[in-house]
Amino acid sequence: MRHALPTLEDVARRAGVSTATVSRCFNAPERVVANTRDRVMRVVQELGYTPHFGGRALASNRTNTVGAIIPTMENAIFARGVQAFQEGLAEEGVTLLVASSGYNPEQEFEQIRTLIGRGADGLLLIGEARSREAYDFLERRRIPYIITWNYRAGDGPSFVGFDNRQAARRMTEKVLHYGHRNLAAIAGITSGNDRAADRLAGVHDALAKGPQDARLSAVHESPYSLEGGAEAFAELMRRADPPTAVVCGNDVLAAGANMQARALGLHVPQQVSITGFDDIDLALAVQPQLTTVHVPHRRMGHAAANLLLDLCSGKAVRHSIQFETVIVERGSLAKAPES
Amino acid sequence: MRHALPTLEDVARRAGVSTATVSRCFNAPERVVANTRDRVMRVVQELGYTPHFGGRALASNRTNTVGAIIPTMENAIFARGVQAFQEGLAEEGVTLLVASSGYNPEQEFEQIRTLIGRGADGLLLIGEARSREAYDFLERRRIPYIITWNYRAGDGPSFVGFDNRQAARRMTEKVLHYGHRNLAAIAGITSGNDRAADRLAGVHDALAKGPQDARLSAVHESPYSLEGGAEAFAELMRRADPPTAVVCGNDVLAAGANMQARALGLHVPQQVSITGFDDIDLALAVQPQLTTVHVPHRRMGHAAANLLLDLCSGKAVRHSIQFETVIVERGSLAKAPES
DNA sequence: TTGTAGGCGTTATCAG
DNA sequence: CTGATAACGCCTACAA
Repeated sequence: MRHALPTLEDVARRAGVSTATVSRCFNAPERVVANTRDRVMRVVQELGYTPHFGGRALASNRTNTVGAIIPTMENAIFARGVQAFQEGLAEEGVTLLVASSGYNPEQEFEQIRTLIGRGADGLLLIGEARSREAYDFLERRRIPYIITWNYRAGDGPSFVGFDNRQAARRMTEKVLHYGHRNLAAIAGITSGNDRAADRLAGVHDALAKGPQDARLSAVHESPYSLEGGAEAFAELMRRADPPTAVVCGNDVLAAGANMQARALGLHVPQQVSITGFDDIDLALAVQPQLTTVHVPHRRMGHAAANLLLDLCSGKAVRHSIQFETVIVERGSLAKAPES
Repeated sequence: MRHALPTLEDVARRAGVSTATVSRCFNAPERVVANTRDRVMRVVQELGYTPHFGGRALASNRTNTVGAIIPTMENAIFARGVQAFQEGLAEEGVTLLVASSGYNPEQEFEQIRTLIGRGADGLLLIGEARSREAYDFLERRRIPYIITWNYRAGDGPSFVGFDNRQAARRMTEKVLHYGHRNLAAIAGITSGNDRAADRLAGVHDALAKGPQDARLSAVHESPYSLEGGAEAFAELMRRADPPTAVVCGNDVLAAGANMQARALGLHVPQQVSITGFDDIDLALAVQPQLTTVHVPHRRMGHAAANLLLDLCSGKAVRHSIQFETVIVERGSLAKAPES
């Protein structure tokens, strides 16, 4: 399939030096006199030579590559954080490989193997919900990895993230504070998704400790899509006792709910309040703009990059970093309508 | 840095077979008797063995990997197409590596080298704007590659895309058809971005052949962001002769413009019309929903996967595939206000 | 059906 | 400062 590419040896021969010297030109240029180096580099240009990654990985046993496995690229939930992560890596000359798991733990495990097989020096993983087997695999190979988009205290893996449960609890408390007593939730699919599960748990937490007459009258789980949010919202409002506030598992669901509200002729927030989570751009683009939980994606991604790199180089031992989230109030949440 | 991983040899020894047999278990399982294979696979599990990518690439000279270099992951413009591309590859057991270029041709070239160096069997590239050098590099190595998100007739590289210029022209014609005579455009940054440039050219095309009194009173180039669209729109409306319709280079810009319109107290489409391009989810989430150019991202991504795979395996020769776009009319474009 | 052995492109050690 | 050479882990004829 692949045609013959120039090799180190081709370059060496043509430049009249040994392969070792050519190799040095790439890996330790200061150890080659300028004269020789120039000659070699000229040949490299002529031939369009690029080092063969496989050979390199084999001989040096490192790749300067880390992998990230995100649930999906289909919406922008992870975009900003991953972008920042990549930028952080790039500062140290490390390449990022991105794979997606489709929210499927088995597929994620498959991707973990693939990435490791490809020589990733470390891994960025989203959330902590994966099989014991997957963790064992990682541990056995001593692959440095970081779990992000979530945080949990204790000495397990390295978390670089935030407390989804607490954030959702606070958001829900805020909703209660606005006087809502009949709430509903549109959660992400909680199975195999700890962030979604934690966020939903946070909603329950708030209600458990909230006013006696407050209740969560319905919970819908839906894939993270506009359409999913819209359908779930329609269902919710069809009920005998429609909620006055709908707490959504993320901004995409909230935007979908908001879209559906308009289609149903319902005014947000006058008739129904809607809240989101993540604070992605979408939250600003819709009308009313979403009251949501702001997550410091960029800082988180950057911190994850630094920690992972330090873990790989042994400059740091396993530890976690927690980020705080903050509720940003915009137009989609308001006082409960008089009943 | 990396601790000793189990090798083929470790597995072989422990299973009491030769390395060749273990290798076969992975690459041609049917050539190993079930009994032996089970024993080997058990050991593989025990040891958590994964084939070393470098060794494999070195020995077999292929990687079952293709790379894609997209301008950015920060917004969802490329998400759906790339996702479909990946799914198409996965059907054939091929892994996708994604890198991003930040809309910077030099960085893109860097990523091309990286991906090729890593043994990518083929490449998916967005648009055709890149240096002669980059093309030479690709050609010299005979790396199959496909250019997508754009289409151009003739026998250059393989295009799997659509005609941005024509689509933008049609959209602009539609705007003119609605009676608008003072248009403005918010384009993406056209430098180093042929799609953005083509779309803008299409707008000019329509005006050149449009009614005598129609004019493009202003053009703003802006990065593809909500904020960029918003700022450009504000600028445009500050002018002495604000346009009655703003043609945007994509949905993100249009959503930003729409957001700003609301902030300025301008009604869309009663006072200003806004059009988008791409038809991503965002176009549905905003109010009014965007009249935009629908691009068949999923079909395009899937077709790109198939063609690239065929190119890699030699089952196809270089050719192009053109997709049609269609204007989807929603609420953001309406008749020009009476003047 | 399974084993043996050579080679893939690079790096690293050790001499010169 | 440069060269020779032995790994690195795997695949694949070829042999048995």
